[in-house]
Amino acid sequence: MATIEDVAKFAGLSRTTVSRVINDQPYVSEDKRVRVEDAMKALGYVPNSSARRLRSQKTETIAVLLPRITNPFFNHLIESMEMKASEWGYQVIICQTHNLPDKERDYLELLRTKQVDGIIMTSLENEWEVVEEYLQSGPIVLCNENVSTAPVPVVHIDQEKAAYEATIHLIENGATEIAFLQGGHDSYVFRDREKGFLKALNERGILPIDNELFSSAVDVKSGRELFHQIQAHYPSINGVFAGSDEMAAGFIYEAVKAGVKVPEDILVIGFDNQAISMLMNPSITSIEQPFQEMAGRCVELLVHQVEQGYDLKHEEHVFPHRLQSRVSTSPQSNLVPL
Amino acid sequence: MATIEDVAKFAGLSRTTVSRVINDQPYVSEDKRVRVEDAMKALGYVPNSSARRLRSQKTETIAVLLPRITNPFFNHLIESMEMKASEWGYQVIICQTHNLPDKERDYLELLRTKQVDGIIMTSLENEWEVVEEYLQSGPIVLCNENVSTAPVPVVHIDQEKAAYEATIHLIENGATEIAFLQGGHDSYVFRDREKGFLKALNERGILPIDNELFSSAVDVKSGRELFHQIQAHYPSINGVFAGSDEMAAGFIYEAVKAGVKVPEDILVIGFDNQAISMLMNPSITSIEQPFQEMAGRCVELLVHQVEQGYDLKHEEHVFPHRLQSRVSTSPQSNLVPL
DNA sequence: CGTATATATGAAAACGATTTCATTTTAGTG
DNA sequence: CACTAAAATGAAATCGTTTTCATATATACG
Repeated sequence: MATIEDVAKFAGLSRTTVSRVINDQPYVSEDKRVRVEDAMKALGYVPNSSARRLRSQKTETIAVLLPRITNPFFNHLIESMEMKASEWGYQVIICQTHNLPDKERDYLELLRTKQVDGIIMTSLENEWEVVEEYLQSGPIVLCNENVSTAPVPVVHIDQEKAAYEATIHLIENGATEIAFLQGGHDSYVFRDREKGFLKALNERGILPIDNELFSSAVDVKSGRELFHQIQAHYPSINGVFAGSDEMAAGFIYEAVKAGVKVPEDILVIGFDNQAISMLMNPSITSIEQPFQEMAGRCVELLVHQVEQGYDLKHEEHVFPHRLQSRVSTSPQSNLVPL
Repeated sequence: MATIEDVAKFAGLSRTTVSRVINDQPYVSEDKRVRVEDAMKALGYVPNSSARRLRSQKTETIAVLLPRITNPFFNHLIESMEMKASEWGYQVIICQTHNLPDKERDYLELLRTKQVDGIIMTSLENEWEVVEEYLQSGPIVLCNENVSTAPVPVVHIDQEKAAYEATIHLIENGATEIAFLQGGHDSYVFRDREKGFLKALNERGILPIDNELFSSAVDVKSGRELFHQIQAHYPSINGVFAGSDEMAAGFIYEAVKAGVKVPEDILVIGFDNQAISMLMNPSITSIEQPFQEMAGRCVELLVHQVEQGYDLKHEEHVFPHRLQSRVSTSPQSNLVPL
């Protein structure tokens, strides 16, 4: 593999001059520039990025932490993040924590060992205090999880308000007993949504149901399981607020199979407005988040901090959500009769 | 940030000894080892990975090229790849080509610039000859796309056989006129599946339909569009072989909306056996690929080549597929009546 | 006890770039 | 034409490790 030294020799010039050409720096005459370019071409030279990284103390790489990439919410986020990062000349390394605090810490170490310039966390498995240590090594941006005490930029929708609106929507369409199906019992997303959920119930004089049962709910499978648990333990429930469309889909799948009618017998609302919520039959009412914009903002914020430096201050970037009404919450609707 | 030099000074020893401790090498006495470890702890030392990379000429990083991470087929693959890579101490950087040859080349450059030790390609946008050049810089493993002339390991199912079986399945359940809905007109996957598709038609004496119409089909949206195109131009079609479950789902969604009955009026089969194929109503018959095993094998093969060296030879790793029968191809079935 | 062998240790080279600094050449000005 | 400023060039230091090689000490053996 040709090195910069080889190119210099071939062109009869110094490493310095070659480096200047590579980096488009001034103070190199036209004829030399051409000679260097010819030499590079002739030798098939390409700069070694490890050497560059070492000297310049930059990696042009960021890490994105998430639970699992197969979860549509996260893969939509990371899709846009990768695109935006690529625009800025950054690579993205994908870090699946599978909700394990240890794995999360392992990945945070990438920052200390200088394998990445910065980190975007779309979930949080450790106490914030643990994560905060790593800010000494590089910038971190929080996406989705709003830790109000974290001295970093935080990008999210107003989860409390969204959950409040979702719950009110269920109530106004006739739900009188509502289950709150949301994973990540100790996550900030959970707490914020729960707050909004309870606020709505309280406002409309509905008593909340003990939801210990539902605390690990996250995917299609748990949605299916929860349908049966609810049938068994809370047969009078007629409204379900699911924390994701997959969960809602799993729930509805079992309901249909069991002959329980959605929305006639139970109203269901999902979250994220993924493709599945439109495709399901009945289609699923859902809260839409502006993934693309949020992801883009995260990358912009992080890159800015990497390149311009950062100081430790909390900074909220709140994006608008939107409730997309569909069949699963429209008991009177005669749309798409099957 | 503390360097190895700082640790050495602090411990009153040489860089060499510290390095030996870090890398668990022999020939360092117990007392020195302890002194070094204490020093590292005291200074919060962590080795700089850029320096390591430069010296050892290894990055412990691989790149995975794919069209889009939001496509379930690819995010299932990459999920398992990341896990397996992580087990081996490798990072994964995600490279979305969005089907653009230029983007693919940009990402292949990662190999030349030594930003990654190797590459897994799950799709192919350039001619193989273009890609082959990069083998000089590091190993490449092909996943899914079977380029029979490529001197690299290739991991895939028998696409031709799978397509053949899918088509036969449609025919045996009553289809007499069948559309082949598959994206990536010039991909190897396309060609292999088309071969199997045509073989089945031919065997059963069915004339193929000119499929120019359907060549860019890949996601839910195109599935929806194709339903209407087929209704308009080939109203007599009563069987659809879709290249992915999303496409099948989009197709069925529009069919249901239009009052066309699946499977009674049209049989539909999908590919990949994703969650959606079970959740849809009617549920979708599909071909299952062993993602996890295939992904794991890809990473193993690549890591092996990275660490043990590689020679240029074609090597096929064919995995078994399985047809999962569901409602969308069972006209007589009274399962889950709605 | 002398000699061969294994264990411990460190100085210095190497990895391949970028950057600083000193020096030379060219251009500009009165 | 002399003198200063700007442009062009390269030698050498630097980034932070790992590795080679030389050397010193401890252990084993006949």
